[in-house]
Amino acid sequence: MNPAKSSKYHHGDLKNSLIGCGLEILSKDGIQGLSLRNVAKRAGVSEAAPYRHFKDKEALIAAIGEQGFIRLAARLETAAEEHSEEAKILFFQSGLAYVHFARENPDAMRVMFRFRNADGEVEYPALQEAADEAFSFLIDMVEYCQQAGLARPGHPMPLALSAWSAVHGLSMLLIDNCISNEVLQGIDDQSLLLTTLEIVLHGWQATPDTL
Amino acid sequence: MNPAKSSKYHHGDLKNSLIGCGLEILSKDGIQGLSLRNVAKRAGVSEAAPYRHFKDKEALIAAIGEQGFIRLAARLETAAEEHSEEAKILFFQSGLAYVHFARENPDAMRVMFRFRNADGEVEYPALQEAADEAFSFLIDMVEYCQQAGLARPGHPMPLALSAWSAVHGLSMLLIDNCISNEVLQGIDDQSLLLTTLEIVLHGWQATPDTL
DNA sequence: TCTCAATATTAACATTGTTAACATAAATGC
DNA sequence: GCATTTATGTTAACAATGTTAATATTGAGA
Repeated sequence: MNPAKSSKYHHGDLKNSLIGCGLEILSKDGIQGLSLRNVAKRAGVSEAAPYRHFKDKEALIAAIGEQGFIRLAARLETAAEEHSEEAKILFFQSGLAYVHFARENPDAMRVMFRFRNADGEVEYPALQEAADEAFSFLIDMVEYCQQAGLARPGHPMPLALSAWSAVHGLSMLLIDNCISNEVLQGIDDQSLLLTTLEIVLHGWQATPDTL
Repeated sequence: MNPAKSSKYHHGDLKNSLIGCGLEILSKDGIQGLSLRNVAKRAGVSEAAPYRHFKDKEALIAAIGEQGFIRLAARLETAAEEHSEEAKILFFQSGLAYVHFARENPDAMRVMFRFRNADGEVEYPALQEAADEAFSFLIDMVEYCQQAGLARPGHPMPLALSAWSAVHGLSMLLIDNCISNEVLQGIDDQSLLLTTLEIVLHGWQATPDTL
């Protein structure tokens, strides 16, 4: 347990160290730099060491993704604490926090949303749980907006999913560079996000009579 | 040029054949099955043959993604032709077509939206162009909805992007299995999509006074 | 027909995920 | 305290894959 010991055969906390190194590599070199051997080297262990803690590369990636969701949830909750005074501001700030996280951690986002569960089977429960945790934040926010009269009453789930879809979709389109410069002519993406959020918020007030 | 010739050193149309085989592998075995050697084998050529037509694997993937966008655009336009009588129905049917395409071709979607342009630099112009082509369909639809009084007047771009974000986001969340079964309790995803579209459509009518 | 450019093949190499066999340290039971 | 077992790490090797170099084959044009 001496942190100053120079050379130790046993790493001590390799599992978490691998996840951390994975996140670092991800933000520095992107996904193509994220090889098991790379992660192991950065953690200072041999190439086969990770297999004592993760079944395969996918399992490590799932753990990295899980950590990503934990950070995203923390980010959202921080934003919420700083702007809890008014529902509308809370809504906009949460959306901003989500997109900002995505733009600052594009490769982490790509790893987080790579569940690949064979139909019905949950392959990585911890990852799923971390994602659900982040999503539950959204549910709370919707209910808060409902109480404030900003959203129609009723089951919050469809409203939450519509907002998640819009914010997630915009995030992915942005980090994948799908919105060409010509399209963005004269439109900064800050106002783009605000418009999208405004549209969702307004749509929340509609009663389900359409169609 | 004889299509019945049994053994030919030169394939004849290898480039397109590789793209087609890539799409087939993608829909059968997913991305993990999509190796250059696999594609080459399926096309009946040696492992190095693809390099006469594509700089590297990424270039082939970009071409596959381009084809995906072309198919998506065709799908959207077919849906539009069949439902051009009313703007509202056109809007909903287009959204349905997008999500259905995504659910039927999840791995193609993941390949399509993998631009990775180093900032500003457009690495695969043809892919970008095919994506823009699909997006231009959206613009047209927005303008049609504006003329029908379903959407606020003004620049159609922000409206189109908000709809794209919502539909794309929902598609990705669905194909990545991010919406856990507990969340979906008692909600089929058809109605989920309809609710999201309804919210966007209603939001389109709002004037930008919010915030 | 001859030449050349286009296209395809084979062979080889580096990287990477993965496993097997072995080594070392820590924990546990006596 | 000591022996054994378990956890954890190392080295060596293998197969799959992306990629390139050297070579072969074909078709088109002079």
